[in-house]
Amino acid sequence: MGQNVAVTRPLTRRPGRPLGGQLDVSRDVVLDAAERVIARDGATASIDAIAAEAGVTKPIVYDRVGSRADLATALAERLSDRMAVAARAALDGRGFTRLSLASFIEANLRTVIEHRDLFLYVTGGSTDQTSLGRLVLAEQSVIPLSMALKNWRQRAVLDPSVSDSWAYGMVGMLQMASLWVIGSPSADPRVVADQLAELLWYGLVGERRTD
Amino acid sequence: MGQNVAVTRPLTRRPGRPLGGQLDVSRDVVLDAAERVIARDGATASIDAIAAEAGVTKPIVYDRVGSRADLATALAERLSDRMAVAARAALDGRGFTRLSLASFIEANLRTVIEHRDLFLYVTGGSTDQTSLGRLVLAEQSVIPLSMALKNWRQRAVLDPSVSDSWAYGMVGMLQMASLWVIGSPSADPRVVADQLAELLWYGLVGERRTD
DNA sequence: CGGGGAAGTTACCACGGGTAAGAAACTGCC
DNA sequence: GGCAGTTTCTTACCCGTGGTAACTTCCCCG
Repeated sequence: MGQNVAVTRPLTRRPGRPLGGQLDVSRDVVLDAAERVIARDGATASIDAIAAEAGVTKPIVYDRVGSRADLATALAERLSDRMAVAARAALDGRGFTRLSLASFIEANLRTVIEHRDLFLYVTGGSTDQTSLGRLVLAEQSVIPLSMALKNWRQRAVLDPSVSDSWAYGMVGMLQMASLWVIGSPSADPRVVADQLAELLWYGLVGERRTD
Repeated sequence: MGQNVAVTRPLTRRPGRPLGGQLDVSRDVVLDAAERVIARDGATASIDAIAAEAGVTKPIVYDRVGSRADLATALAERLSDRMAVAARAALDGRGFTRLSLASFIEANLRTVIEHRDLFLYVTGGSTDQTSLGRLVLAEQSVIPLSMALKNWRQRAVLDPSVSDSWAYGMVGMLQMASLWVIGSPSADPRVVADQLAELLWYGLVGERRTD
């Protein structure tokens, strides 16, 4: 086959639908490829590079995952899921103590360190006032955290109206601490986590003083 | 002058150095223009737009302020200066109390609200692993805050080694809270500030328990 | 057997950051 | 006074990136 083709374009690959039936590239395959590219090339990974890594062309990526912001959102979901898993493993049923708070924070820091560039990709960028990019990852953590806080404070007969502020605040604290730890290898996640726990603990449990 | 010019290009403006002597456009003029454009068009302001607003061309901007990252740094300095001024005005000599902490936080929130898009411009974007963009604004606040914390903890005979973690953490908390407040007009800065102060205060002043 | 829709690919557009090359005006020197 | 060299701008461009339109091929169903 082929010697009757007198063409400018070689046989390598002709446009249109490929011969081997439907392309079997699901959304998750693209997201996996995105993670690989980001881990390899850093947070500046382009959609083209991701498409190439997934073995597809750009419009496929747009069909499967949507715009770049949607991609970031999807990856943020994955990352925040991993953070939640790590945090649960660190807590592991123990009650809410100062130590378990430190473990929680440390698990978060270590997860971010492990997925350094993914974190930077997800939290960085966009400057897009409609989406307010950095809230993407944040809200995935904020919402459950806020609910947990609210439930717990209600049971402890403490004012639950603080839950939103505190959740946003704590997530921001964690994100900035992560960014710092990522950038300065001298910072030990265990120590940092313990220090942040020290800062938060007494306020969290509602220690009161007359001032 | 001009009728001997038989040219394709009209007289409007010829390339090269303009006739009116040296262009008097300092770095600060460009930065002012940048702020105006950002306030008018939002955080997606382009260098071209800034140049146009300043009445110059793009290379002038690059000559006066450097790359886009440098521009963001310069604007971050301005913003953090304003935050410092507002914070000082809010504190105004009173000692370090729970109430003054809340005032400090509220002043920060209000400054960010006032310079909403400038804040978004400065904190948003880049994804550039070399500069770690969001640390630009952060470190301008972190460094003095860390020093203040360290001095104060030393005088109070408390462990001063926490100052870096705490400074980064608190700045992150403030930034995320700002982002949240910016995006949801229902949140009252005064209330949010008070709640965050509540969260931080007891840890800051070194409440101790045996756990 | 043929037409329509599904599923891809190519090629393109717009735009933003950043820079190279060229043009006018000043400067100093002989 | 003329003329090279320098300064200081402008024009015009390059390149990468997000995003999309148009076209091509294949499959299925009547």
